[in-house]
Amino acid sequence: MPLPVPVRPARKRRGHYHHGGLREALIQAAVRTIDRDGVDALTLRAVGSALGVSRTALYRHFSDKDSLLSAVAAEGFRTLRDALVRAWAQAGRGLPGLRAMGLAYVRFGIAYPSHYRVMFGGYLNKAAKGSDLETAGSAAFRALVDALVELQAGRVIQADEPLLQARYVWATVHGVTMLAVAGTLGPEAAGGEALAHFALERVERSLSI
Amino acid sequence: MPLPVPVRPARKRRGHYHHGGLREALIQAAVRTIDRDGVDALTLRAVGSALGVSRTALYRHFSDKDSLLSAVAAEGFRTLRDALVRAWAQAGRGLPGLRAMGLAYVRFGIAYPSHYRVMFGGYLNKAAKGSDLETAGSAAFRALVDALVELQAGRVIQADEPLLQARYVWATVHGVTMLAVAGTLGPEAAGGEALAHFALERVERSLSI
DNA sequence: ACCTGAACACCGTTCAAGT
DNA sequence: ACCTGAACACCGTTCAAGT
Repeated sequence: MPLPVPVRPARKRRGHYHHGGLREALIQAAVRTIDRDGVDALTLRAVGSALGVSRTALYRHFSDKDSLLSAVAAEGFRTLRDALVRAWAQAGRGLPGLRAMGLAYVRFGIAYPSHYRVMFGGYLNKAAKGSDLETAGSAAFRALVDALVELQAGRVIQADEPLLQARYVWATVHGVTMLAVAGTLGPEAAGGEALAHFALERVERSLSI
Repeated sequence: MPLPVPVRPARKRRGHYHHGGLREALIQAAVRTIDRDGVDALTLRAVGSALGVSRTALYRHFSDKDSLLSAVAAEGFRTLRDALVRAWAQAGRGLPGLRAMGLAYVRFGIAYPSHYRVMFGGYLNKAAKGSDLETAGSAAFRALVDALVELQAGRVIQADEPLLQARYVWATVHGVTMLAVAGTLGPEAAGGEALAHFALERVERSLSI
């Protein structure tokens, strides 16, 4: 006995010509899979079928799997940058702004641990100058540099070499985030929050005039 | 025409019964492969054939590939701990000892980037309390805690909660190491060294009384 | 006990063929 | 241009069989 067929067939996998925006859709599908199941669970077959598309359709937009992951990383750096500049502005700049920025950074990593890991998984290593990934990563970093330069100009923090100073601050929040993400700080996000506050207080003290 | 057969056949892949120490040999072979070619290049077939052993021999000693990688991570934490305590002692303890410890940490990561990445690749996340990996990781961390407690007792640094203080210092050197390993600091190890010095100076200032 | 060889399910990637 | 389906080489893992 045949099952009753709805008059309007539910959205099914038709011939499906995914015209336009497939590239962006592939990245988003990959991000979703990674954030939910981890990087190891990301297969080109899965990301394709999530969009109702063949597993080789992707090769029209990416040269290989690493290229897709690089795009995922770049996407992450853009999201991170947005979070940083928003935190900086909302906290009214100044030292509170720096503190808010640091906290926003750690929270981003805790919220999207797998995504965060891809961002620092070594793709940046091989990213060419001017590539999408390199540009996005640099832009996120520059948000921090700009804030520090402004604080230096206002005589709020020491006038160290801005690049080195920014790297130091970045390394600290990055380290806090990695320890939180790696589960070294216990099961809950609370450990990450507490450590972030402690560390950011120390960073401020170490930079203060 | 048969090839001439040497009287004493050169050491060849015989039946090869790798009795005793295969477990340790497998870990060492994996470490070598990882440090030379990266984690992605590590296949059970390669690690087996590097020892003249079948690719499934490994399952006598490890439940799966992740289990082997956990052992690799544990091995790394033991090596790291040795480097830390040696640096601390050789620098004559005190603040110079703490500085030497931090530098030894960063240098370890730069020297064995792939190995280092495995150590913080998330296996610690799932490691059971009392497991080899958890024990080795805790021991390395305790080397730092012990040093800080000694400095606190000598009134050299602030009497913060030792665990939180240690996590803060760890996060900083870990962050410096990760940025160096990820290639974010430029091509050479010099960037890592310079940042390490800058950061360790700031950490000292932030903890000083 | 420890190891092997064949087999299985799965993966990234290539490529000729379709619209 | 964009997508498909079959094919290839490779992988982790299982398992019956060998010593």
